[in-house]
Amino acid sequence: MKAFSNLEVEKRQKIINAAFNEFTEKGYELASTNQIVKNAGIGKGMLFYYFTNKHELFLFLIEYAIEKTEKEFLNKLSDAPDLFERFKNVAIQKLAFLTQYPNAMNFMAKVMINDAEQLDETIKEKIRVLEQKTHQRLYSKIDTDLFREEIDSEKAIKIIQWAFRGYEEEITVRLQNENIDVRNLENYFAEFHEYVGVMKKAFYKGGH
Amino acid sequence: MKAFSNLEVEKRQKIINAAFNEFTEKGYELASTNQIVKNAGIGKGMLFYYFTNKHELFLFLIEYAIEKTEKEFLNKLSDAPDLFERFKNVAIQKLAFLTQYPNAMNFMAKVMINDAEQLDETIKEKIRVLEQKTHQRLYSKIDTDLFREEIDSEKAIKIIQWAFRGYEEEITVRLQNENIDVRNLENYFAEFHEYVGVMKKAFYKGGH
DNA sequence: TTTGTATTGACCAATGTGGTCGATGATTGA
DNA sequence: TCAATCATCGACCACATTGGTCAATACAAA
Repeated sequence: MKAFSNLEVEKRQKIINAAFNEFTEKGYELASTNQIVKNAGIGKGMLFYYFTNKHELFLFLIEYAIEKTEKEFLNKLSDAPDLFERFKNVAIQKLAFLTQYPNAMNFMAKVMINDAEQLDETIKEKIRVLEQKTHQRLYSKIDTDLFREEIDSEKAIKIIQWAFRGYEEEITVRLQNENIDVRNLENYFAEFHEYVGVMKKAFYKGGH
Repeated sequence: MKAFSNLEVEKRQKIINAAFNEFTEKGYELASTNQIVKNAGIGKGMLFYYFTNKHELFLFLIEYAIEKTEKEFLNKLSDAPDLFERFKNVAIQKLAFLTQYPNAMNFMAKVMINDAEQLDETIKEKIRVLEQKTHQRLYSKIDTDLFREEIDSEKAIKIIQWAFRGYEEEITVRLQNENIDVRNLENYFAEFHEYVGVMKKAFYKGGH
């Protein structure tokens, strides 16, 4: 345990990433420690020198993902009252987080859907707290006066949220097919703003 | 092969469903024929009596899913020019299809994402054709005059599509948590229409 | 040189894999 | 009624993979 935290950051990160990938792809039961050490480029013995067994590795990854998500993503979110400003900020922070901690978010998502039974109550509680904090950061103190009067702002917010998620997924697919070209990211942001513009016209006052 | 198609429908369906589930959950490589026969309630030998091996079973499932999707879902879709009428119809047809062929759609989705390398070119071509037909049924001859002039209708359509998908996923989650109560489906449809109402006000003319 | 830590991969028993096959019911046709 | 065919099972096979161990090192510090 001490040994692992004293590793050079690069090596540490390579192991964490290999583990993230394996657990995310196959789930807890089917994830293979052999695959993890192979992809991490370390000998089999080392994994069990750092972590006493598969389960402890798994728990470490969860704690790690929770902590990073909170400190490096959640706490950096904007609290602008304009819903779209807030969501635009979310997109930016998410991109930054994903480049620094790839797979951490996917891992968390997969865990919560499929491997909940592996978690004891204290970790489940941490996850619940994180979810609640996220929800609060995202949706509290939104300025609903910006919405057109005849529109149910609560439902509108849901719709907008779904649209953002849909766009995000579409971008993810595109980036997997084409090879990620950093120069193109500008195009994506331009397109992104166009979609935001359409939604503002649709839901906000003054687009009449 | 002949043997399998001559089975009583109920038994046939139980096997198909067990196989759908296993392949959807674990992907082609990790899917276990032992699990399939256990969940299907048949002896190990029978699976290889019906299908010569795992791969042929897999191919059969794909052909089956493609055929059913086309005949029992795609061909029944409405071609109303009003986007919302069309999408409301999609929701209804999808629900009907899912109750009759659970997991067929999930299976197809999983296959296309993860197991594309298992497919030969003729099947890939069939899938491409199905995708293209689906796209055409969903989006051709939409009446864009219904949209407010100042709104980019093409982008609006995308947004609406994402919103429908988001709502669908939310309902799916809710139905998994609560136990499915058929009486509640009416409530869901009422809620569904409210969301449609909000979007109509937002994107269509005459919501001034 | 000695001591202690990092590192490896061959090795282990256990489990699971896709697939086979001989035995046994069940159904049919003559 | 008897034989032949079909349907069904699960024990069994060789093989691959599993999570985890450990004796053997290499290396660093003292």
